[in-house]
Amino acid sequence: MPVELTPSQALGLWHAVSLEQVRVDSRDLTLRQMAILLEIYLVPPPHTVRGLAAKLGVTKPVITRALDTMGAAGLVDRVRDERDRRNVVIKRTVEGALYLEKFGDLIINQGRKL
Amino acid sequence: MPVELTPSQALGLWHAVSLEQVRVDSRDLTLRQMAILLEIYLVPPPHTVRGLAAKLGVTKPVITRALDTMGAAGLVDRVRDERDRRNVVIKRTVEGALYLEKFGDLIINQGRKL
DNA sequence: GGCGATCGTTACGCAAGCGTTTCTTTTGTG
DNA sequence: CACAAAAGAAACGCTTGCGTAACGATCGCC
Repeated sequence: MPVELTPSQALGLWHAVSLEQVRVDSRDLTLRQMAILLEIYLVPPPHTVRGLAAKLGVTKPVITRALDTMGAAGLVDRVRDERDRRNVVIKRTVEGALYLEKFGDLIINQGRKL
Repeated sequence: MPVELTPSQALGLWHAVSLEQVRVDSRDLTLRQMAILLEIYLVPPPHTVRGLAAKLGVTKPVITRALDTMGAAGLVDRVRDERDRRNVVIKRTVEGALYLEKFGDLIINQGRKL
């Protein structure tokens, strides 16, 4: 079920959502952090640092740092993989799910207003 | 003409666009910068530092800095207002318009894929 | 003409992100 | 058992953004 948008709608939607998010949330996640967060919550686990780095086309420290920041904010959690203790498995949190749920509502509402 | 999205479509669209943008563009504008850029290009001029600050709910130095950065990238331009020389009028550029046009295409294409 | 208000910028100290490189732990394999 | 490979984190120097506070230029108005 594709979503058909005109150029004006596409940018207008992004505009309205960005604007509202800036006004509402002082956290101001970077685009990279947002991409990581959405990847974790929308794609079936497990997620690893290495996997995310490959998926986004960035280096591993970028992922580590983003997880540090978002972990401190309670949006994600890290657990050592007991089957291969070199790996770290990234876990979702209730707070993170809530955050994205509200963000999704924001998108939906701004979309309706177009 | 509203855009009706399911929660899954809303977050899925944001996910796909963020991901692609991260992979394609090393510039990595912050959400604030993106909101400012879209405001300048989608809302009829004139735009001033003060006006943008009020619209986004941020302080003036935030706007000044964003304009510094995006100006250096050629995405916007600044011109002194000759009618009231205290004001600075923010101008669009060809490069900025092109940048947003490509970004809009990205949104449209990712929307179709949902 | 003086003077308070307004506009945008700059300065300051600080926090956070970056890329590269190095380190630590753990694995698998000869 | 030794040792190279792999995963993630930490260290390093640097750049960029932040909020607050101060600043210079310009205006409106009496």
